[in-house]
Amino acid sequence: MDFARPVGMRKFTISNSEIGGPLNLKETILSAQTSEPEWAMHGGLFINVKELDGVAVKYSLNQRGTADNYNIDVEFISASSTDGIERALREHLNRVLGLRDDLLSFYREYDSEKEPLSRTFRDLRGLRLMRGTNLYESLLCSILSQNNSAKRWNQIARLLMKSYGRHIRLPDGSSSYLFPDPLKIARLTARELQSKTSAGYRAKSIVDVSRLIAEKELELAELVKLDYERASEVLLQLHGVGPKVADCFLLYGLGKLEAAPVDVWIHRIVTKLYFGGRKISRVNTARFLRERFGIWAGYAQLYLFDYARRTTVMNNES
DNA sequence: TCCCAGGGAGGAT
DNA sequence: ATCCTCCATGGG
Repeated sequence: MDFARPVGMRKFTISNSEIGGPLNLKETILSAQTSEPEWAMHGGLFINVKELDGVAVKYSLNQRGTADNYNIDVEFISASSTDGIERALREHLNRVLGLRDDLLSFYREYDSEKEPLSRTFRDLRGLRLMRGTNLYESLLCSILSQNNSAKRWNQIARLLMKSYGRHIRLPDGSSSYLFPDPLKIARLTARELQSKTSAGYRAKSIVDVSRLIAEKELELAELVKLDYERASEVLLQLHGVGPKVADCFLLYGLGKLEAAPVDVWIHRIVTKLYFGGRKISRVNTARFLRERFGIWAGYAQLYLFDYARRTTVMNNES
């Protein structure tokens, strides 16, 4: 973190022996494929602030070694020091970074010359699927991403936090804003939210969904118990939530790994690699990915997305 | 000025 | 079922 080591800072290390397979922390975080705002990066360290078990925790991560033989240094500091924070943080990191996902089986299963997906494995080894830790935050960010750039939905999310989230101070002198509570957003009008965040026409969806949650007509935690199809049906009834946004929340928020959000990039690369450029709709692309890759559809999407963007950048530079 | 960004709603065919 | 247009906003 910043400068001198502040009082109360603690640290621990996670080694590859505790994790099922490779990890490329940098690629994982910079892929920015998740449903919560991007992490900060200072001096080569990834930094995030989250509320764990009701306590605000600021932590930094650094990976040493290779994608297969590595240690992750974790330093953290919390608003109030209680025992059990380290355990909560370890659990948090396992979820957020997908450390329990069996990547080696994924590679093994699709490691074939005939499988276009295998082309992505060499450069992206250790790339993992990030998950959110706050269902409400994940859903709202997914809605914000609609017809928007990653940079801008992140900006809107930060404005949302700054305008309506709880302000917290850390012992190292820094301060931060947590993601707001649905009850707080439910009281706003779409116009008020719009004026503070520039969310555009998505402001109405944000307020609507927040009201449903505040009135307990929608219980996000209940959706975890449903299977992909059932949870999807519920989500698609929400204003501002279509197939793509629903799949984002199903995957990154609810952790339904068979969900494969199809955006312009995925649509492009799947059409090219699997359909010879033949026209196929987005919903059919999503269905294709689910049927072909099953529980690895979300991962297939993650790898193809990154691969598509890399090759496009390369083409543009050449 | 136009086009696009991790699309979706509402309507017409 | 599939196709069309409009939708706020900001960056290129």
